Amino acid sequence: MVDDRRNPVRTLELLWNLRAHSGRGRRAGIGIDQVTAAAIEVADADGMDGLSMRSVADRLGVGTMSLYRHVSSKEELLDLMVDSVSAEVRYDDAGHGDWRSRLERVARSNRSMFERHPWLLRAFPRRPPQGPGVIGKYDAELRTLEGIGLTDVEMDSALTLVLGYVRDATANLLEWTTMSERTGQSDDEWWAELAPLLDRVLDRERYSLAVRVGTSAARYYEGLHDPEHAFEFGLQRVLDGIESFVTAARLNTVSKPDQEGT
Amino acid sequence: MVDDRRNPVRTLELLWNLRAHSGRGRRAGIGIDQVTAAAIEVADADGMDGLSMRSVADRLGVGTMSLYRHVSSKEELLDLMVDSVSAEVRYDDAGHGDWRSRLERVARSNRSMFERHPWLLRAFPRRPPQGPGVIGKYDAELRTLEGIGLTDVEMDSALTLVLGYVRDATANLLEWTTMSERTGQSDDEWWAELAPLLDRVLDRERYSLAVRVGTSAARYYEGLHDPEHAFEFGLQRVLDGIESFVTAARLNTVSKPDQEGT
DNA sequence: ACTGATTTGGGTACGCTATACGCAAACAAG
DNA sequence: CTTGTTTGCGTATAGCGTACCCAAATCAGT
Repeated sequence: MVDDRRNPVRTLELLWNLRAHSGRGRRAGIGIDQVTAAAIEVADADGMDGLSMRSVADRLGVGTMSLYRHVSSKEELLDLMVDSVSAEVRYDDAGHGDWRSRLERVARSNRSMFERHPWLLRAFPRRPPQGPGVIGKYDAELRTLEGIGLTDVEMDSALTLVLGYVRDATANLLEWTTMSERTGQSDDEWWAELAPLLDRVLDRERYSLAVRVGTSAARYYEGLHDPEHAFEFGLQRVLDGIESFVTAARLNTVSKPDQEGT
Repeated sequence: MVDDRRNPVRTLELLWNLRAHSGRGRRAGIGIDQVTAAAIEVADADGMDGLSMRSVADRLGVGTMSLYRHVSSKEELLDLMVDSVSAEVRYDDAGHGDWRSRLERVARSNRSMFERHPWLLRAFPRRPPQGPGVIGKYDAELRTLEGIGLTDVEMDSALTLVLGYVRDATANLLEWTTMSERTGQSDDEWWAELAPLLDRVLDRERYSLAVRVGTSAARYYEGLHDPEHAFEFGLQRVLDGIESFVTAARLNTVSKPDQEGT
């Protein structure tokens, strides 16, 4: 094996199962899939902070450095993890309904992916790993937007917009609900602790709007206990924005029969 | 000084300059503002990865542990940094133009903040620090949406939506343009290296849409050299979505004179 | 069956991180 | 001048990713 650590091509070969055992030499006791799976289990259970090469190796019952026989770096392992969970999403009912409800399903599916694997929110893939999982997910999600009058680039932009929104909104959501158990104190307790001090120091004239809206929003979320509603609000706004663009695009291309073949 | 490390109230007192020197004892050689400023300088120069307690201390010419006399943890330092850069934004022309162009200005202002301080994208404020900078920014940005017929909660949601979009889109943008210099190879070179392998392994039937749109988008971005356009597209979609909601909200409240006082 | 090449497992070690602890220096008040 | 208080900071610890190296295991060729 040539020295190809930190090589994106190497990662790509890993992603597509192109690294066949030469036949010679000691047989590997564990496979790369087990390494990836173990890493995902650890990250699911203990979060991104709990994910270390040591913790993954421990879970597999092997030595830490053994992992580096299968993976050239932690960064590469993260790529494999991302591609692996990306392969989880399925859109079996791809063709049903109008494009908007399909796209909405894509959004919810992504949200549930983030909820199942919160560490994904902190896994900054500098460039997304171009593996079967990621590409397959991209392909499936693009079908949602196919044939509704958008150009290829517009389809990509619209999808990016929705996925970006879901990522951000889910991060807010999880942070909101998870923070409680992580720090041991609920959101209410946190505010209750800070409120008197803020009250003393905050210039209510200067920050009038922030105070009014902030308390309004806090009361709302807490009262109705429905952060769900914030997610829905944003999602519907994003979809509305895309919808108005789709409508406009259709009007502008009445002469041309179709922008892109199905 | 009582043992109040990891205490959110302590952080709040720091943010609002409520920690006066008692008068007694040795005078501090450096102040907390210098620590925060130095940390921001380091992060601006070397990114989030280059930011360590050592590097900050080195820049100040003090011992590493001296920092802990002013800051109880790195996490707290990050809070101070976030609040500090949040105080940078100014909306002197708050009242000018219609709400949409004002909100657009808010978006661009936030983008430039992220561009000036890319590490902000990786500074995960679990709960945003409630300092003068953050609250002042929140207040100023809310004024953009004041008096256009939205409830308080809706104003908060709309602003969150826009800021979330800008955050995500700017992250994509910076990743795209910065990645080149970080890894030493441009985006083109990266693709050129992966393309032959992907070509060999990719089932062009199964992933037809991903391949077509992916290359389309790549060619577009590279060709027009305009990731700018992607940012604009998403931003206009988000604003469209909010606009249609605002219009609908106005129609629903024709009977009531005004939702909230200016 | 034996030899040599090849590959994996994993121990040890290095440089990095945040930070707990404790002591000495510097200063104010009595 | 003493006493109390605060700061600066050296030392130490536990954890991290991973470079390096050698032994164990397994193959192909004889």
